[in-house]
Amino acid sequence: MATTTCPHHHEVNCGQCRMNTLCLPIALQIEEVDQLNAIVQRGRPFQKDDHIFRTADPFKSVYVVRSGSVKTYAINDSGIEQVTGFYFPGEIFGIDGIAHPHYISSAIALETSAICEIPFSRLEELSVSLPSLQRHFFRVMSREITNDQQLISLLSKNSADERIATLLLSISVRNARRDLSGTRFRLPMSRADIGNYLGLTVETVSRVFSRFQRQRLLNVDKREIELLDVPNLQVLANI
Amino acid sequence: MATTTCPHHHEVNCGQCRMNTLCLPIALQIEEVDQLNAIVQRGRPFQKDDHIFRTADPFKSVYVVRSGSVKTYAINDSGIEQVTGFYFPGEIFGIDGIAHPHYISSAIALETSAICEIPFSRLEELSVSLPSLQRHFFRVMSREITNDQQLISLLSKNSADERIATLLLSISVRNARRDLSGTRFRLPMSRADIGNYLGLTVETVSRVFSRFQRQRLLNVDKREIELLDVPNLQVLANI
DNA sequence: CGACGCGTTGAATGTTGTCAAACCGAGTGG
DNA sequence: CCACTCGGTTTGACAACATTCAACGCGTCG
Repeated sequence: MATTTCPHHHEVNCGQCRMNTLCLPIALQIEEVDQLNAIVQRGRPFQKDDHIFRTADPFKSVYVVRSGSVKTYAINDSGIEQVTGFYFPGEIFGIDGIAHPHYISSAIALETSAICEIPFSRLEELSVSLPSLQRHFFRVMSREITNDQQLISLLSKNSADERIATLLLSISVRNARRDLSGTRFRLPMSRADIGNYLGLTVETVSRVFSRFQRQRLLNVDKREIELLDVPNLQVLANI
Repeated sequence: MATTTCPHHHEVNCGQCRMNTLCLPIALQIEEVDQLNAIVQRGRPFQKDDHIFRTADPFKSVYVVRSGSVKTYAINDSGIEQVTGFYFPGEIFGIDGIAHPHYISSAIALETSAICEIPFSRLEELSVSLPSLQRHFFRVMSREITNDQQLISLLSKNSADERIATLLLSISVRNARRDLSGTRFRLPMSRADIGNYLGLTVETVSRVFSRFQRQRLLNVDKREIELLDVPNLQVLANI
């Protein structure tokens, strides 16, 4: 009965997906999970740099990362890219398109990734008969707002050091939630992506990493990170 | 039949409210407006510095500004206030609380203001029978996310000049939407609020205003603003 | 009147950005 | 196999923009 569990295998249903405690409302009954499962579309894995959707695409679905990682970004009025989020397994993205006929951001795989697609019109229909699902999606959207507001505060009030410490700890806890190491991990995104997301230049990001290493807060080797002094990183991140 | 229309009068129903094209979904039928109207609660106007809700309060309702203006703010992990938004007549606030048992931000009147309160549980019930209302609220939440992401981009990528030009133009168009002057208006918020919102110090905000005046982009007298050169302000704001 | 809140202005400081150069590892083609 | 390029990263020197600290102006209110 032990199925081979390739991390990017795309035929896993919601009931057996290891991520389901993250992306599904806890309250859902087994038959309700089946109903949701029936509308979820699972395609072939996306390769690094493949787009899941683009700004101009008609809004159709929201997405959940099952394996790998995704970055979303928007092009602002001056034509400059703004990275708006990094998404790891169990996390939902594409929600920001709901108010518009088209997606307002683009989503791109940072590495080979398996992605679940949830057609939004089907989800709306299903929500009517499953109040707990509707409530769950309100909460997911609301959480997205909360996250954005925390990022706003981070950008508005914190130094480069504090921003980077905060991001590293955020990735750390999100790893831990998936039963991975919270202290050793590989960053799927480039320095440029980090800088773009945090409102810093690549050079500043690089310098802060180097300084953190000199201060024995962490070890860094390209994208491999080992957090050495979480308590002091938390002080920096104001946690 | 001409009723006295005190701007803060609180017995106006949704059907006759001048703001309803802003806060209601266009598609709503007359009898549907009545249904919504029945659940909207209108209290006595809030005075300047009165709280509409506070961070610790249990989440119960979302709110719409009918007259006056409101500022929302959150206290971040380090105990510092972060202004998260300014709201003018027709605009909805309090949405960010949906994912949580309590509000995650606080809302305070910047001047004497009339506020409509929409109990969220009633709204959820009503949404089930009024699909267009449900859709509308998804869109409102989504728009909130969009706004936040634009602010993120502004904070992340733009200079003090650009941030302030953007805010002024935003207030300008929101005024124009309410058939008020888009070029002459009074700011309801302090320099400190503006700086807090835009990630700048009061001194910087003040200096930018002065410089804009020297450059004949606008006239400033305390909180009275007159935009003189909208095209060049738009260039600054990358519009 | 004096205290206070709010806004403005000046001078000095500092964090971050800009520009430039070099490094490193992974591919690629000769 | 080596030289080469290329993208991503690091580091240094310098400049710029925003902050900090300080003082002052102005209106309101006790």
